[in-house]
Amino acid sequence: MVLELKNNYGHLFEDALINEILEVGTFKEVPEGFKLMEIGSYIRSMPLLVSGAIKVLREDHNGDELLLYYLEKGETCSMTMTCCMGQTKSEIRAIAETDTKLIMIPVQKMDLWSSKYKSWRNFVFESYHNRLNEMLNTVDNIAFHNMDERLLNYLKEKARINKDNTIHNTHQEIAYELHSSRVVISRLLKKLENRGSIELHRNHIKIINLD
DNA sequence: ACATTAATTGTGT
DNA sequence: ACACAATTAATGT
Repeated sequence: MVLELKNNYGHLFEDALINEILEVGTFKEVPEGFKLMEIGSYIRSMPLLVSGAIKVLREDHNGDELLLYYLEKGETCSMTMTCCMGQTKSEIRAIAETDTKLIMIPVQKMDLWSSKYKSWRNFVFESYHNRLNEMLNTVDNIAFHNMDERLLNYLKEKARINKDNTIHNTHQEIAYELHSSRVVISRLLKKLENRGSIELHRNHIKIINLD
């Protein structure tokens, strides 16, 4: 855990803070698909991503999902922070996109560290900033782009996050995350295949060239 | 190796 | 959006 922490956060945090994290943080490893946070639940600790990726989803009143953004290594969930400070419930759901390693920090430390360590304040601030930008991107996507462009972006992003040019998902799953229907996704994927951008197989999609 | 079944994907209305 | 056909993967014998 020491190495993991230093490699990913060493340049961000001063040594004293690193040591404190090591004292109170617990190391956690979760498999792909693990639900880290559920809508409506309270959160008692905040995660620092060490490796892997986490997807953050919103859900509407019908239980339909929408992918908001991905969290990568070196990042944290800003929802957790808002939520912990205000003692409110989570507005989002977080699921491990790949096998993921994290360090969990008890929330009580957050206040303390914010005043004690400049690097922590910066980190929290930066993190908000990044999440907000990611969100703006997805909002743009939804508001101004058609489904085919959204799908394209989704595939690109997914390939990047997973460092894998093969997407291991069914059309149905993709449809859920983009808040669309399976049939629509299938048809759009088919178009992309005909254009030579991808190869369709059962349970996975191979990316040839998305540009 | 083959047959059966279940799940995913394709297509027309 | 729905219904159904076709295809593929998984499983048991």
